[in-house]
Amino acid sequence: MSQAQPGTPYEHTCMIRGDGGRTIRAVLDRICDKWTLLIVATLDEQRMRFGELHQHIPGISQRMLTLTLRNLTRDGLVSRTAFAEVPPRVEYALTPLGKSLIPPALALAGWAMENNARIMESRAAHDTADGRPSPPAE
Amino acid sequence: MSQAQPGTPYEHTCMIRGDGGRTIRAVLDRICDKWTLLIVATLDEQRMRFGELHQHIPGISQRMLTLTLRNLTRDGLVSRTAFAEVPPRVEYALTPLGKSLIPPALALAGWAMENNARIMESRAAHDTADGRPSPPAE
DNA sequence: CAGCATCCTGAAAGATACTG
DNA sequence: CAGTATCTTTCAGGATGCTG
Repeated sequence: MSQAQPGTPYEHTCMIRGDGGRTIRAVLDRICDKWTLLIVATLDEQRMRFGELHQHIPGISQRMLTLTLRNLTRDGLVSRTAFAEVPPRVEYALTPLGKSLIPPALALAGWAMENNARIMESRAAHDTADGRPSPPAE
Repeated sequence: MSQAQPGTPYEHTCMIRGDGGRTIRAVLDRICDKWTLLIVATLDEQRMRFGELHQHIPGISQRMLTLTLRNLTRDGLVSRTAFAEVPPRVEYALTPLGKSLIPPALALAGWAMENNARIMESRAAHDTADGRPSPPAE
Protein backbone atom coordinates (compact mmCIF):
# COMPACT_ATOMS: atom_id res chain seq x y z
CA MET A 1 0.00 0.00 0.00
CA SER A 2 2.09 2.89 -1.23
CA GLN A 3 -0.57 4.73 -3.09
CA ALA A 4 0.04 7.83 -1.03
CA GLN A 5 2.01 10.69 -2.46
CA PRO A 6 5.14 11.52 -0.54
CA GLY A 7 4.65 14.87 1.04
CA THR A 8 1.03 14.26 1.75
CA PRO A 9 0.48 14.70 5.46
CA TYR A 10 -1.82 11.72 5.45
CA GLU A 11 0.32 9.41 3.43
CA HIS A 12 0.25 7.12 6.41
CA THR A 13 -3.23 7.47 7.72
CA CYS A 14 -4.38 5.73 4.60
CA MET A 15 -2.63 2.69 5.98
CA ILE A 16 -5.29 2.58 8.61
CA ARG A 17 -8.29 3.45 6.50
CA GLY A 18 -6.77 1.83 3.47
CA ASP A 19 -9.00 -1.05 2.55
CA GLY A 20 -11.88 0.10 4.64
CA GLY A 21 -10.00 -0.76 7.77
CA ARG A 22 -9.64 -4.43 7.11
CA THR A 23 -5.91 -4.50 7.74
CA ILE A 24 -5.92 -2.58 10.96
CA ARG A 25 -8.82 -4.65 12.14
CA ALA A 26 -6.83 -7.76 11.43
CA VAL A 27 -4.21 -6.75 13.97
CA LEU A 28 -6.69 -5.45 16.42
CA ASP A 29 -8.65 -8.63 16.28
CA ARG A 30 -5.45 -10.46 17.00
CA ILE A 31 -4.08 -8.44 19.89
CA CYS A 32 -7.09 -6.81 21.41
CA ASP A 33 -8.46 -9.66 23.37
CA LYS A 34 -7.92 -9.43 27.04
CA TRP A 35 -4.72 -11.45 27.34
CA THR A 36 -2.71 -11.67 24.16
CA LEU A 37 -0.52 -8.63 24.63
CA LEU A 38 0.09 -9.51 28.24
CA ILE A 39 1.28 -12.96 27.29
CA VAL A 40 3.46 -11.64 24.51
CA ALA A 41 5.03 -9.08 26.82
CA THR A 42 5.63 -11.71 29.45
CA LEU A 43 7.24 -14.10 27.02
CA ASP A 44 9.42 -11.31 25.72
CA GLU A 45 11.27 -11.40 29.01
CA GLN A 46 11.94 -15.10 28.94
CA ARG A 47 10.60 -18.36 27.61
CA MET A 48 8.25 -19.97 30.07
CA ARG A 49 6.21 -23.01 30.69
CA PHE A 50 2.49 -23.11 31.11
CA GLY A 51 2.42 -22.96 34.87
CA GLU A 52 4.92 -20.14 35.02
CA LEU A 53 2.86 -18.07 32.67
CA HIS A 54 -0.16 -18.79 34.76
CA GLN A 55 1.62 -17.40 37.80
CA HIS A 56 3.11 -14.40 36.03
CA ILE A 57 -0.16 -13.22 34.61
CA PRO A 58 -2.46 -12.35 37.46
CA GLY A 59 -6.11 -13.07 36.96
CA ILE A 60 -5.92 -15.27 33.91
CA SER A 61 -7.73 -18.57 33.99
CA GLN A 62 -6.25 -21.81 32.76
CA ARG A 63 -8.82 -21.82 30.05
CA MET A 64 -7.99 -18.39 28.70
CA LEU A 65 -4.29 -19.08 28.93
CA THR A 66 -4.73 -22.24 26.92
CA LEU A 67 -6.93 -20.60 24.33
CA THR A 68 -4.77 -17.54 23.90
CA LEU A 69 -1.57 -19.56 23.66
CA ARG A 70 -3.17 -21.79 21.09
CA ASN A 71 -4.14 -18.87 18.89
CA LEU A 72 -0.74 -17.28 19.32
CA THR A 73 0.93 -20.51 18.33
CA ARG A 74 -1.36 -20.93 15.40
CA ASP A 75 -0.53 -17.45 14.17
CA GLY A 76 3.17 -18.10 14.48
CA LEU A 77 3.81 -15.52 17.18
CA VAL A 78 4.66 -18.08 19.83
CA SER A 79 6.45 -21.39 19.64
CA ARG A 80 5.39 -24.36 21.68
CA THR A 81 7.87 -27.01 22.71
CA ALA A 82 6.63 -30.12 24.45
CA PHE A 83 9.19 -32.34 26.18
CA ALA A 84 8.49 -36.03 26.29
CA GLU A 85 9.04 -36.27 30.00
CA VAL A 86 7.03 -37.20 32.97
CA PRO A 87 5.68 -35.07 34.42
CA PRO A 88 4.98 -33.25 31.18
CA ARG A 89 6.82 -30.06 30.41
CA VAL A 90 5.85 -27.55 27.76
CA GLU A 91 7.71 -24.37 27.03
CA TYR A 92 6.43 -21.34 25.23
CA ALA A 93 8.58 -18.69 23.64
CA LEU A 94 8.19 -15.77 21.29
CA THR A 95 9.11 -16.41 17.70
CA PRO A 96 10.87 -13.67 15.73
CA LEU A 97 7.48 -12.73 14.38
CA GLY A 98 6.16 -12.49 17.90
CA LYS A 99 9.09 -10.36 18.96
CA SER A 100 8.47 -8.04 16.07
CA LEU A 101 5.15 -7.16 17.62
CA ILE A 102 6.82 -5.73 20.70
CA PRO A 103 7.90 -2.35 19.32
CA PRO A 104 4.52 -1.29 17.99
CA ALA A 105 2.92 -2.60 21.13
CA LEU A 106 5.30 -0.47 23.15
CA ALA A 107 4.41 2.55 21.08
CA LEU A 108 0.87 2.04 22.16
CA ALA A 109 1.75 1.38 25.75
CA GLY A 110 3.85 4.52 25.77
CA TRP A 111 0.97 6.54 24.51
CA ALA A 112 -1.18 5.05 27.22
CA MET A 113 1.25 6.00 29.94
CA GLU A 114 1.60 9.53 28.69
CA ASN A 115 -1.99 10.31 28.04
CA ASN A 116 -4.10 8.26 30.35
CA ALA A 117 -4.22 11.03 32.93
CA ARG A 118 -5.40 13.53 30.34
CA ILE A 119 -8.09 11.19 29.17
CA MET A 120 -9.34 10.53 32.65
CA GLU A 121 -9.45 14.26 33.29
CA SER A 122 -11.43 14.90 30.18
CA ARG A 123 -13.76 12.14 31.09
CA ALA A 124 -14.27 13.36 34.60
CA ALA A 125 -14.83 16.92 33.40
CA HIS A 126 -17.30 15.71 30.81
CA ASP A 127 -19.19 13.65 33.33
CA THR A 128 -19.39 16.10 36.19
CA ALA A 129 -20.18 18.98 33.85
CA ASP A 130 -23.49 19.51 35.63
CA GLY A 131 -26.36 17.60 34.14
CA ARG A 132 -26.57 13.90 34.49
CA PRO A 133 -23.93 11.37 35.23
CA SER A 134 -23.23 10.11 31.72
CA PRO A 135 -21.24 6.95 32.20
CA PRO A 136 -19.63 5.35 29.17
CA ALA A 137 -21.87 5.25 26.17
CA GLU A 138 -23.04 1.68 25.73
CA MET B 1 7.10 4.26 35.11
CA SER B 2 10.87 4.47 34.93
CA GLN B 3 11.69 1.71 37.31
CA ALA B 4 13.60 -0.13 34.61
CA GLN B 5 17.37 -0.04 34.58
CA PRO B 6 18.85 1.42 31.44
CA GLY B 7 20.63 -1.34 29.66
CA THR B 8 18.04 -3.89 30.53
CA PRO B 9 16.70 -5.35 27.32
CA TYR B 10 13.24 -5.37 28.79
CA GLU B 11 13.23 -1.92 30.24
CA HIS B 12 10.28 -1.26 28.02
CA THR B 13 8.34 -4.44 28.13
CA CYS B 14 7.59 -3.68 31.73
CA MET B 15 5.57 -0.79 30.40
CA ILE B 16 3.18 -3.35 29.12
CA ARG B 17 3.22 -5.75 32.01
CA GLY B 18 3.83 -2.98 34.47
CA ASP B 19 0.86 -2.84 36.73
CA GLY B 20 -0.46 -6.20 35.78
CA GLY B 21 -1.39 -4.87 32.39
CA ARG B 22 -3.87 -2.31 33.58
CA THR B 23 -2.38 0.54 31.60
CA ILE B 24 -2.08 -1.26 28.32
CA ARG B 25 -5.57 -2.59 28.78
CA ALA B 26 -6.82 0.93 29.29
CA VAL B 27 -5.70 1.89 25.79
CA LEU B 28 -6.82 -1.31 24.27
CA ASP B 29 -10.21 -0.96 25.79
CA ARG B 30 -10.37 2.49 24.28
CA ILE B 31 -9.21 1.79 20.76
CA CYS B 32 -10.00 -1.83 20.21
CA ASP B 33 -13.64 -1.61 19.60
CA LYS B 34 -14.65 -2.07 16.04
CA TRP B 35 -14.77 1.56 14.94
CA THR B 36 -12.69 3.91 17.08
CA LEU B 37 -9.45 3.72 15.15
CA LEU B 38 -11.25 4.00 11.87
CA ILE B 39 -12.99 7.14 12.97
CA VAL B 40 -9.81 8.63 14.34
CA ALA B 41 -7.95 7.88 11.13
CA THR B 42 -10.75 9.37 9.08
CA LEU B 43 -10.87 12.53 11.13
CA ASP B 44 -7.13 12.85 10.86
CA GLU B 45 -7.58 13.68 7.21
CA GLN B 46 -10.14 16.39 7.80
CA ARG B 47 -12.81 17.56 10.18
CA MET B 48 -16.17 16.15 9.22
CA ARG B 49 -19.79 16.22 10.09
CA PHE B 50 -21.83 13.30 11.19
CA GLY B 51 -23.23 12.39 7.81
CA GLU B 52 -19.87 12.65 6.11
CA LEU B 53 -18.34 10.30 8.60
CA HIS B 54 -21.19 7.93 8.06
CA GLN B 55 -20.42 7.88 4.36
CA HIS B 56 -16.67 7.66 4.73
CA ILE B 57 -16.79 4.70 7.03
CA PRO B 58 -18.33 1.81 5.19
CA GLY B 59 -20.46 -0.51 7.21
CA ILE B 60 -20.89 1.53 10.35
CA SER B 61 -24.38 2.02 11.69
CA GLN B 62 -25.70 5.33 12.91
CA ARG B 63 -25.90 3.88 16.33
CA MET B 64 -22.28 2.81 16.50
CA LEU B 65 -21.12 6.07 14.96
CA THR B 66 -23.02 8.00 17.60
CA LEU B 67 -21.78 5.86 20.45
CA THR B 68 -18.17 5.82 19.33
CA LEU B 69 -18.11 9.54 18.72
CA ARG B 70 -19.61 10.14 22.11
CA ASN B 71 -16.94 8.12 23.85
CA LEU B 72 -14.22 9.75 21.80
CA THR B 73 -15.55 13.16 22.70
CA ARG B 74 -15.87 12.20 26.31
CA ASP B 75 -12.26 11.06 26.38
CA GLY B 76 -11.07 14.26 24.79
CA LEU B 77 -9.81 12.69 21.58
CA VAL B 78 -12.41 14.33 19.42
CA SER B 79 -14.05 17.73 19.56
CA ARG B 80 -17.69 18.23 18.75
CA THR B 81 -18.96 21.52 17.42
CA ALA B 82 -22.68 22.01 17.01
CA PHE B 83 -23.83 24.96 14.92
CA ALA B 84 -27.11 26.56 15.88
CA GLU B 85 -28.49 26.36 12.42
CA VAL B 86 -31.38 24.68 10.78
CA PRO B 87 -30.97 22.08 9.56
CA PRO B 88 -28.58 21.15 12.33
CA ARG B 89 -24.89 20.87 11.60
CA VAL B 90 -22.35 19.18 13.81
CA GLU B 91 -18.69 18.94 13.06
CA TYR B 92 -16.22 16.54 14.54
CA ALA B 93 -12.47 16.98 14.58
CA LEU B 94 -9.46 15.42 16.22
CA THR B 95 -8.10 17.23 19.24
CA PRO B 96 -4.34 17.39 19.73
CA LEU B 97 -4.75 14.47 22.08
CA GLY B 98 -6.58 12.58 19.40
CA LYS B 99 -3.89 13.39 16.86
CA SER B 100 -1.25 12.10 19.21
CA LEU B 101 -2.80 8.68 18.93
CA ILE B 102 -2.08 8.51 15.23
CA PRO B 103 1.64 7.64 15.35
CA PRO B 104 1.32 4.64 17.66
CA ALA B 105 -1.71 3.53 15.72
CA LEU B 106 0.34 3.71 12.55
CA ALA B 107 3.08 1.66 14.12
CA LEU B 108 0.53 -1.04 14.64
CA ALA B 109 -0.96 -0.68 11.19
CA GLY B 110 2.51 -0.90 9.73
CA TRP B 111 3.17 -4.08 11.58
CA ALA B 112 -0.10 -5.43 10.28
CA MET B 113 0.77 -4.65 6.70
CA GLU B 114 4.19 -6.21 6.97
CA ASN B 115 3.29 -9.36 8.80
CA ASN B 116 -0.24 -10.26 7.95
CA ALA B 117 0.85 -12.51 5.14
CA ARG B 118 3.22 -14.37 7.41
CA ILE B 119 0.54 -14.85 9.98
CA MET B 120 -1.95 -16.15 7.50
CA GLU B 121 0.65 -18.56 6.21
CA SER B 122 1.40 -19.85 9.64
CA ARG B 123 -2.26 -20.22 10.31
CA ALA B 124 -2.94 -22.06 7.08
CA ALA B 125 0.03 -24.35 7.66
CA HIS B 126 -1.09 -25.03 11.18
CA ASP B 127 -4.61 -25.80 10.11
CA THR B 128 -3.93 -27.98 7.12
CA ALA B 129 -1.12 -29.81 8.90
CA ASP B 130 -2.97 -33.08 8.43
CA GLY B 131 -5.22 -33.98 11.31
CA ARG B 132 -8.33 -32.01 11.97
CA PRO B 133 -9.39 -28.63 10.76
CA SER B 134 -8.69 -26.60 13.89
CA PRO B 135 -10.34 -23.26 13.31
CA PRO B 136 -9.71 -20.46 15.80
CA ALA B 137 -9.64 -21.63 19.37
CA GLU B 138 -12.83 -20.79 21.22
C1' DC C 1 -29.55 16.40 9.66
C1' DA C 2 -28.16 14.22 13.56
C1' DG C 3 -29.31 11.77 16.54
C1' DC C 4 -32.11 8.52 20.45
C1' DA C 5 -34.86 4.36 22.07
C1' DT C 6 -35.58 -0.72 21.78
C1' DC C 7 -35.07 -5.26 20.85
C1' DC C 8 -32.04 -9.11 19.82
C1' DT C 9 -28.04 -12.09 18.89
C1' DG C 10 -23.42 -14.16 18.89
C1' DA C 11 -19.18 -14.35 20.61
C1' DA C 12 -15.85 -13.44 24.65
C1' DA C 13 -14.68 -14.83 28.76
C1' DG C 14 -15.41 -16.20 33.91
C1' DA C 15 -16.30 -20.21 37.18
C1' DT C 16 -15.98 -24.82 38.11
C1' DA C 17 -14.88 -29.62 37.69
C1' DC C 18 -12.44 -33.35 35.44
C1' DT C 19 -8.17 -35.94 32.88
C1' DG C 20 -3.84 -38.00 30.13
C1' DC D 1 1.87 -30.54 34.91
C1' DA D 2 -0.70 -29.08 31.33
C1' DG D 3 -4.38 -29.05 29.81
C1' DT D 4 -10.22 -30.35 28.56
C1' DA D 5 -15.08 -30.04 29.15
C1' DT D 6 -19.37 -27.59 30.47
C1' DC D 7 -22.16 -24.15 32.04
C1' DT D 8 -23.30 -19.35 32.50
C1' DT D 9 -22.98 -14.39 32.32
C1' DT D 10 -21.95 -10.33 29.95
C1' DC D 11 -22.22 -7.15 26.51
C1' DA D 12 -20.56 -5.18 22.03
C1' DG D 13 -22.73 -4.47 18.18
C1' DG D 14 -26.50 -5.10 14.42
C1' DA D 15 -31.43 -4.01 12.87
C1' DT D 16 -35.16 -1.10 12.97
C1' DG D 17 -38.15 2.74 13.90
C1' DC D 18 -38.88 7.37 15.84
C1' DT D 19 -37.70 12.60 16.87
C1' DG D 20 -35.99 17.75 17.83
